[in-house]
Amino acid sequence: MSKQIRSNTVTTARAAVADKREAILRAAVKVFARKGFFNSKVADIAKEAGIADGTVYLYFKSKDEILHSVFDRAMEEFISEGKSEIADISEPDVKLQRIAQLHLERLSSDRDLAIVFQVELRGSTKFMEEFSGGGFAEYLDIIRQTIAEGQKKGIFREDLKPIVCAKILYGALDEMVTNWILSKKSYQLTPMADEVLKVFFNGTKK
Amino acid sequence: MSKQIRSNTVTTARAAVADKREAILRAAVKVFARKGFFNSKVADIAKEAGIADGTVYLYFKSKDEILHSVFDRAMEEFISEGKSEIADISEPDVKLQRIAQLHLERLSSDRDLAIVFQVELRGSTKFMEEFSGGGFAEYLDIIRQTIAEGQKKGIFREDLKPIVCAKILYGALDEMVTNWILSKKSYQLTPMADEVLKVFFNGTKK
Amino acid sequence: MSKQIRSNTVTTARAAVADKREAILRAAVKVFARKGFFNSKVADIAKEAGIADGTVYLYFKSKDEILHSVFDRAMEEFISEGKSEIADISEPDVKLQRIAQLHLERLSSDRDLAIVFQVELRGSTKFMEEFSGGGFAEYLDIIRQTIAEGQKKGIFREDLKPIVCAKILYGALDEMVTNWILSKKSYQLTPMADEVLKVFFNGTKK
Amino acid sequence: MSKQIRSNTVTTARAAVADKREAILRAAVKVFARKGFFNSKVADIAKEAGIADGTVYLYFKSKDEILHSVFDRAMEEFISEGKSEIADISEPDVKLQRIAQLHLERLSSDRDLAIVFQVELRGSTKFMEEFSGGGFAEYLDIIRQTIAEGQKKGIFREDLKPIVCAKILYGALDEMVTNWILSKKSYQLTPMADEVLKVFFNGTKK
DNA sequence: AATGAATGAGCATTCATTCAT
DNA sequence: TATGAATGAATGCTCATTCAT
Repeated sequence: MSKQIRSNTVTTARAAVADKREAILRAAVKVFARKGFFNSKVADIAKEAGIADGTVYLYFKSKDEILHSVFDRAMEEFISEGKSEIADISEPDVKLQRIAQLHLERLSSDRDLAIVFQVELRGSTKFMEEFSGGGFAEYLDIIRQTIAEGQKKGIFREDLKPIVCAKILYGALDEMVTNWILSKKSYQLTPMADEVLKVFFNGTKK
Repeated sequence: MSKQIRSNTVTTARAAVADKREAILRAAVKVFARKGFFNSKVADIAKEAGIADGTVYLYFKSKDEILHSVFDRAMEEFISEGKSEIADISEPDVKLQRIAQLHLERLSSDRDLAIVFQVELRGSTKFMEEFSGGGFAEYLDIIRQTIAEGQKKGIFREDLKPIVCAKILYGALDEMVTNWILSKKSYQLTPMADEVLKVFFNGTKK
Repeated sequence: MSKQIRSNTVTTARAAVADKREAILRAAVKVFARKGFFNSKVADIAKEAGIADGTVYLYFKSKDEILHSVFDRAMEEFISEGKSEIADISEPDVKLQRIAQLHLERLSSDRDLAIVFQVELRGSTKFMEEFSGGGFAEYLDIIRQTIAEGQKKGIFREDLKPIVCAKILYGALDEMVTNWILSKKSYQLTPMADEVLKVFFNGTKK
Repeated sequence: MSKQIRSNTVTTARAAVADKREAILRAAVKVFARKGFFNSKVADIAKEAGIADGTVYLYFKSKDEILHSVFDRAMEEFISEGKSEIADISEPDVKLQRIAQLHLERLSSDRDLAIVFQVELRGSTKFMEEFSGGGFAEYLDIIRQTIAEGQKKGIFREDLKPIVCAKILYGALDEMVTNWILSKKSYQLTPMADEVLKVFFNGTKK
């Protein structure tokens, strides 16, 4: 077997592995959203993914690891997309606007993922701590940095602590998502970003 | 037995029952905070309360009912205290300030309860929905009404939707609490109320 | 206190004790009949008897003992009534007829007791063995003796073993009772005695 | 994989499943016979069958279902064997004789099963009702039909109700089995069939 | 004697995980 | 890799029995 062929084979195999991982994660999001993490059985996820129970353990160490991976994968995508989207924007306030919009767009485009993020991921202090120390801290920091940047540029009031402002913005957006998920009425989530920013900017800009 | 004596006896008995219920609830908050609802055993709660496992079921129908009762009791107190505190305040903005301060004061004064509220109570869509339809909706509505009142009095901008502002304020405060709980550093939570309000009022007042 | 008075008091007290025992046994029969022995709670019996749970244990050692007492009391009555009824009858076949009639009369006059006898008392080998060694053996023996007596008198065929005939008669009657209890149709049980005897006598008489 | 091989594999798999079900049922009969249904733990059955506790639930929904299955399987065999045995017999009285013999033969050949049938299956009205509506009714009906057939052929007296005669015969046989089980003496059960029939035929034939 | 709150042993059932095929 | 049967630890809840009042 030539190196080339082997390489292709390996590549294909890797892709196949990645695909099945993805399939399991997608299935897990669906199941967790519907039943909650603790009430979801590994067997449910396997069935949803169309594989055998045992196969799940070829890709994940444990049920817990699946939840972690759901979070990691989504957060990674979330952050990298966010970063690339704001990379070309020079104005800090426009950056924040983009971040806020993306936040709501993304979660409203995948309701199951939103449910897992807003509800299931918060069901244990243990996870919350890991969550908080992981991607979430990075996400909050991007907001903080952008606000600090805006202060330097003279856009935002200097008497406000960037980290507090970041938490306020994040908290407000987070609450919009949670309310949207739990609401019995169906409405567009994304426009809420500008509603939040209207207040936030008014409260933080010079 | 005279009426007086019987009456006292009954009163005492009722107090004893209430006491044991309280003891179980307190124990449950402690245990839930430490291990999370799903990882807490009824036996843990019983041991913490210093009673036998079976005794728990003389006061509560199920483990689930304990969580519900924790929430109900706390929320009731929370709301009634809040209402009585703002009853004598005439200025809507001062009312909001008092609400915000109370929110953080109360939760920071009982860290375990705060953990249960911020983390455990959110671990299931089912509970979140009940939670959302229960005391929480009432709480959010008090904030909303106060803002609407402020708009009528010409204190707050009229182009903002009271419900959105209420969610922003609540979301921001909620995030402060969550961060405080998960933070490894020890700091005072209550002062964050004014930090949040500094931005919130600036962003919403005329 | 004079001896006479004390004696009366004691007698009254004894009667009261007996009354409460009776009340508990009656309650137990009702409850066992409705739910089955294993599914009946001591608390159910106490409630039915209108007393506190703990009081049951002042009269009976255990739930098991209640079942035993139900059987003992009923069997005792059953047998002593039977004996007295046949005492004045001289013809063995008429005696058997009276026994068979009494058997069905008595059980059909107290459906709950019949259910306990036909169903609940048979739910454990342990009990069955005790049952079998107790009053039941005596009952079967009365039938056997009567048949043997009939053989001596030349009424019954001598090639049949009395004990086998006794079991046949008892088994047939027992089956009538069981069918009657389980039947959804309502019919008179007592007349079945003669139907059974019609065959039995024809099969056993000379 | 060829169809043949697949077919064999499937067949083998099915056989394996059936085998384990059988093993559990056999174990259950043993355990129920020894301890009684309510005093038997699922763990006892599992241990007796040489499998893990959880495995029981791969084959049966509940402990209750095991008891039902014991009955269903035995009754089915019982009836089908009975039917096939009497199919070639033309004389109704010989048919009844064969039925009676089979009844006792079968139960005396598996003492544990006999105990479960005579004792455990009767321990609850609920079960008795299902039992009575199920295979048992069918069994009794076969006897009834055979007697009716015998009346038409002029073998049996026409003034007797077939259903009553059927109950008498069944009740008598049933009593023989119960006595045999509870007896401390060891004796042959099967010969009792003819003893019963001697009386029964004498009492019912013209 | 009577009460009924408290006890705690006991058990059916579930389900994450393993492993022989 | 994939399977899915088997495992067995884990736990919410029940209820017979006790005992302080």
